[in-house]
Amino acid sequence: MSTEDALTTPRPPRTDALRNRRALLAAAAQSFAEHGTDVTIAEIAVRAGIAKGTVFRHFPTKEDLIGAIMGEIIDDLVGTAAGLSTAPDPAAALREFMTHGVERLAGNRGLCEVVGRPSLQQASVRAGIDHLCAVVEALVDRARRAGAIRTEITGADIVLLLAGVHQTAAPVAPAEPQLWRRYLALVFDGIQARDAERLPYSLERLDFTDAEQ
Amino acid sequence: MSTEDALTTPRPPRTDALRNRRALLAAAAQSFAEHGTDVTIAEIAVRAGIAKGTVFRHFPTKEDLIGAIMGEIIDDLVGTAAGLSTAPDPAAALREFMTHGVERLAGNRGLCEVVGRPSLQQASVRAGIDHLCAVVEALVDRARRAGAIRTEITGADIVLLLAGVHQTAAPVAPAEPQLWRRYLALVFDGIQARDAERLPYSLERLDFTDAEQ
DNA sequence: AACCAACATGACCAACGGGTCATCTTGACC
DNA sequence: GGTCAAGATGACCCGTTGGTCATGTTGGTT
Repeated sequence: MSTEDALTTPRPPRTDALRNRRALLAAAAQSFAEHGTDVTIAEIAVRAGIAKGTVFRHFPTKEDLIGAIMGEIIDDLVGTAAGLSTAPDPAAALREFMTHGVERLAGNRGLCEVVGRPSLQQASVRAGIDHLCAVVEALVDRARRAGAIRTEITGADIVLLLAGVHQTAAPVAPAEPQLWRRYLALVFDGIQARDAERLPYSLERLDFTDAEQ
Repeated sequence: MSTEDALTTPRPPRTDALRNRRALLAAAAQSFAEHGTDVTIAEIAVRAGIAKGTVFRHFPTKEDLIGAIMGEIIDDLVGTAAGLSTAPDPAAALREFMTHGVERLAGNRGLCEVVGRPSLQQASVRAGIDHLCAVVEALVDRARRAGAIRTEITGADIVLLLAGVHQTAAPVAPAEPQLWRRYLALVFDGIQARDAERLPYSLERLDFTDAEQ
């Protein structure tokens, strides 16, 4: 290895470090999904079979760990939306995306908490959501052009409604785990409503600026 | 005062105790509304101008304090619903109730947290919500009979949608404080949808049983 | 005005949880 | 198999917070 290389490309991580990192990510993802972002770092470490200190070696703060995991999940959603953007039936595609999205939210407490938080400081999550809005905007645009949905609906609306539909049913989710489908159907009827009057207010871009404190 | 009385009716609270209690309730209500239920007891005590220990004299645990305040707010909502149950236009009455309800949620962070929590252990809140569902059921029934809304909507649906509509817009509330009106309009269009197919699943009674742990 | 139960007070406690660091271990390269 | 930097470890630190309690204070009653 030349001196040049030593300066430019840092030595690749050791195999045990890589194994630990993977175990950590898997454990954290599962923990956040099941119990939300309030799970203890200590708990995650136990689940991953590593020590607490090792967690902080891989991610300087808990926020960073949350950001890494949630960012990836959101990117996944972006992929789903992108895949549906060329489907034959635009309205069905939009609905399928929403179904997929709410399903995802319903199975991941941590994701809801992160998305629902007014001020999310994690850059990866912020960027992911921006990206998501853009891709969904394309989905919406096709459906709108096909005359399948009211014209004033935006991508940002859809993204917000994803979390909204899930949270509507969330309080009774333990007893009625599928109830969100009911409210998704209701909302989708609202989205399609053709003879209704124009919706008040509007939302072009998601702005998570937090005013408090 | 006879021995009889001393045994049956306990001496009424002292005037300073009553004053402190009122100050405490006012401070707690404001604090919970502004910052959610995570505010410190110490903070509330300062705001009320009393010592921390005094808070625990009036309410044995923080949960009890939260329950007392949220219970009252929910009872207020019940009153509003009851008052609207004889209004001339049933559909308008239902919509007005929902507007009022979401408005209330939007102005009270703590209320959202309590209502949105799957397992709420506070008896006063549980009872209040049950009561609310019943009264709203009457509102819904009138609208249904007037042919103004789809037949499968229940009171429990409306109560869940109250929180749901608010939470949909909550992430951007600092930037767009009125956006919930947009989603309320959307949802209400869905509720009215006459030519749509029947909604999947259903909800007769709210069951907050928590399955976890 | 004297008495006392009700009440107020704030120092104190214990549990918790994110984050640190001195010390030990180990994988990679020679 | 020897060397060493990258990595792992867990005891420890510290701020936070719900809750307690011994002690001091006060409103009502006689």
